[in-house]
Amino acid sequence: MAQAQTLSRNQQIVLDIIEKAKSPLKAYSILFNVQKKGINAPQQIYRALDKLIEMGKIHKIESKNAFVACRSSDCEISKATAFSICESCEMVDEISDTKLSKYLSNFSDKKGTKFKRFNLEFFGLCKKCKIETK
Amino acid sequence: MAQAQTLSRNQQIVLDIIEKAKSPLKAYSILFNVQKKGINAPQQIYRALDKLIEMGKIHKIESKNAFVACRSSDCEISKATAFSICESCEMVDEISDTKLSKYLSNFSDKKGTKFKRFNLEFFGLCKKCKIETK
DNA sequence: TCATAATATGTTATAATATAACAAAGTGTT
DNA sequence: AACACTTTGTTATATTATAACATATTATGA
Repeated sequence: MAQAQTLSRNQQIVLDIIEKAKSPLKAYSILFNVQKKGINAPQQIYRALDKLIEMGKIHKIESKNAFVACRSSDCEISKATAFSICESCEMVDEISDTKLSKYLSNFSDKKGTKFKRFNLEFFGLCKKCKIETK
Repeated sequence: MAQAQTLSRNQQIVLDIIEKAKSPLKAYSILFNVQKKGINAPQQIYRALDKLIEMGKIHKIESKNAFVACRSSDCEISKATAFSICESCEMVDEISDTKLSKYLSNFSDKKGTKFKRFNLEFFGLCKKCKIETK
C-alpha cells in the first residue's frame, strides 16, 4: 500500500516538475527535464508516475498520455476524475464539481451495475481560445 | 469531410475485424490479423482507424489504446461516448443512456464553458467477473 | 471525356510511449 | 543483526504511433 505521506527522492522530483507545469507533461519530457538531477532512464520516471497516481497526487490524461498534478479534493485517490481539455491550446483543467461527481459515482448502467471508478474528459475551446478565434 | 456511406477496401477490412471482435482490438493485433489480406504496415491500419473514428463507426478506448465498433446511435459521430470497462476480464461495453448523455452534453464548468465533445470511461467488475470473484 | 482535385494505398524508416528483468542500495521493523 | 519491503539504477526491448514520399484510385466538373 502507498503510505499517506512521504515521497521518495525520485517521486518528489517528478511531482515537483509536474506541479510547476502549466499544462500536462509527458513522461519523456519529464525525463529530459530531470536528467541533470541524475535520472537517466524512462523506468525511473514511469515508476515514480505510477506511485504518484496511486497516491492521488497526479492524474493521467489518457487521451494525451500526459500527466497533471491533482488540484482537487473531490477525486479521492483518483477514483473519480474529470477534466476539460482545450482542443486548440491543449490546456487541461481539472473539473471538481460535486454534483457531477456524485451523479457519476452513483451512475449504474442498464444491468444495474455500479462502477468504482471513472474518468471523464471533456473537449472544447477554453475561454481564451474561444475569444481568439472570433 | 468523411462521406456518409462508402468505405474503402482497407477501411472495410479493418471495420469487419473490429466488429467481429468481442473485446477492444489494438492496432497491431489488427495488423497481424490482416496480413494475409495484403496489409503489411501499421500506417495502413492507423489510417483506416482514423477515418473510421471520424465517421463514427468505431471508438477508441483511450485508457487501453484499443478500438471497438460503435453499437450505439446516441453518440452522434463520436461527440459523446461512454464506456464501462471490466478491470478483470477487460471487457468493454458502450453505454448508451440518453439521460447520461444529455446531462454531460449540457454540462458547463464553473466558468460557464460548455464542451462540444466528451469521453467517459467507467471502471469496475462486469457482472460475470463479480460473480466469479465471490 | 479528360483533366484535375481529392482520397486512398503501399512502403520504408523512425519517433514516441511503455515495460521486462535483474542487481544493488536504502528504510523500517523486530 | 536479520528480515521484509520499497526504491533505485541500468540495459534491453516491446508497444504504440507518425513522417515522408511515391503511386494508384475515385469522384467531379468543364
